[in-house]
Amino acid sequence: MQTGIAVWRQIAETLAGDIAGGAFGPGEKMPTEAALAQRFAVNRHTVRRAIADLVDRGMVRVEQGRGTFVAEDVVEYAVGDRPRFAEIISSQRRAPGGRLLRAQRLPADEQVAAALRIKRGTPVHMIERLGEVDDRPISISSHYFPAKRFPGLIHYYQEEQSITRSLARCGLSDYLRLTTRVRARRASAEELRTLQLTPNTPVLETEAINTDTDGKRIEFGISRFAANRIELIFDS
Amino acid sequence: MQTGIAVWRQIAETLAGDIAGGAFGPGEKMPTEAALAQRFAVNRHTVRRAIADLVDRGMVRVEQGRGTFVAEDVVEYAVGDRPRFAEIISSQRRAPGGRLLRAQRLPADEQVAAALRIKRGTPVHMIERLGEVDDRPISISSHYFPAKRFPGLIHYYQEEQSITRSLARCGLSDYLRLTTRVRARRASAEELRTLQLTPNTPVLETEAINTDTDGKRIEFGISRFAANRIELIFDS
DNA sequence: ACGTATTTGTTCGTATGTATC
DNA sequence: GGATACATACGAACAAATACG
Repeated sequence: MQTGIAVWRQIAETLAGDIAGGAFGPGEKMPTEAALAQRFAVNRHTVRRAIADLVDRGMVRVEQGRGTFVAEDVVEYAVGDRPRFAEIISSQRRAPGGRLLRAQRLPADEQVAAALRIKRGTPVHMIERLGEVDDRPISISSHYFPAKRFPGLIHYYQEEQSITRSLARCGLSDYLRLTTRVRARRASAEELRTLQLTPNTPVLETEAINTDTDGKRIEFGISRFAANRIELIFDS
Repeated sequence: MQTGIAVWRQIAETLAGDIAGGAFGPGEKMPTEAALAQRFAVNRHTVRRAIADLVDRGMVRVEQGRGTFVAEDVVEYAVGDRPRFAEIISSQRRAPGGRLLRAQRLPADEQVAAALRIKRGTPVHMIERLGEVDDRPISISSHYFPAKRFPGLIHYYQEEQSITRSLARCGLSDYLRLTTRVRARRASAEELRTLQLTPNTPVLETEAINTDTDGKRIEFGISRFAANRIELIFDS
């Protein structure tokens, strides 16, 4: 070579271009070091030097024994005063989306009843939603509302496809986050499928209680986020 | 039996007693259904009915193909205005503990520098600590402080074994949480060992920036919690 | 529970080109 | 030119983590 540019730099540039160009999607596995060494007809060390550069630039992540993976672009989910999925995502200049998974009226179980301060068995509306960001699934969230307070909520939701707007049609103009609990655990088989995760990816689970402006509890929600694509931010 | 109490209830009671009495520690594997069936001289179905009852009560967790496990008693970690491990744990009527893993002075890397709003390479004190609750490891936390502002911090820490008290001896009486980011990921091999986790357990990772009462950034901390033993609580 | 294959991590040694004094 | 230091590149072997049957 007489280019005056180190081979490993050229390789790093080529790979960076491949990633930027979408040849490897976020989170996808890159070819092995051996395969890349063959492709570029260089020693494995040279490929490793190029990959180290990409790691420094935060473009890929290397896991011993598993491989090299294109970095996920993580969504920074600002958990503020107001729990509003679409607003929070939009403020990151990303495209919020999603679809309804289930919606039904059912009696409150122990957990829901305790959170909403109602008696066990009291009817609640349950709305379960898949949340998407930039057309990729990111969360499954189950929301529970006392049925008596919000008649017709599910019907409204089917028209509006937005919890905020559905509550507005029930006469609730504003609601606030009271408390949020955060856990992490291994994803269940169903979560792996719905969130399109690779096995062993954890889920970040939040349990939130939200109130109206009078402090009355109006919603209990459980959300499960794909842990590799999200970061929750709590500011004081 | 002619006791008038269903056999499965008696078995459930016995097992619940065993667990409460500490015969099986939190997170430990219980005997297999087959073994329990033999021990109580009943059919496996009867044991399963008893276990189902314990699951309902939240005392155990069943994983298909792996076994039945005593539920971890999860620590409710209230992430409030003041980041103080011992205080937060004590307020749950649990015994906080821990030990120093590493302490050294080093130049700030990109991440630390950005968080503390200092130049890359500026000297910082790094204190890495293992956190324990009721004598069980629960967290690994790395704390970074600008060295110039807190001379002798590491020395004080070696005497005090408490960040709050060490900062006090540097003249800082109070400090506050500014922002906290929460992530979840698979635990590394080292984390598995240090936190005494079983493979594939996730870690809950928090990244916190803390300030003095004037709002000046004085600490950047990364904590990795054993996800199966902790729940973070953020109240508004 | 265990061995086997795969993949990345580490450490030797060797050689060459380039910049500096 | 010569001496030296440094970055680059190749080769081989083994260690460590992971995946899979």
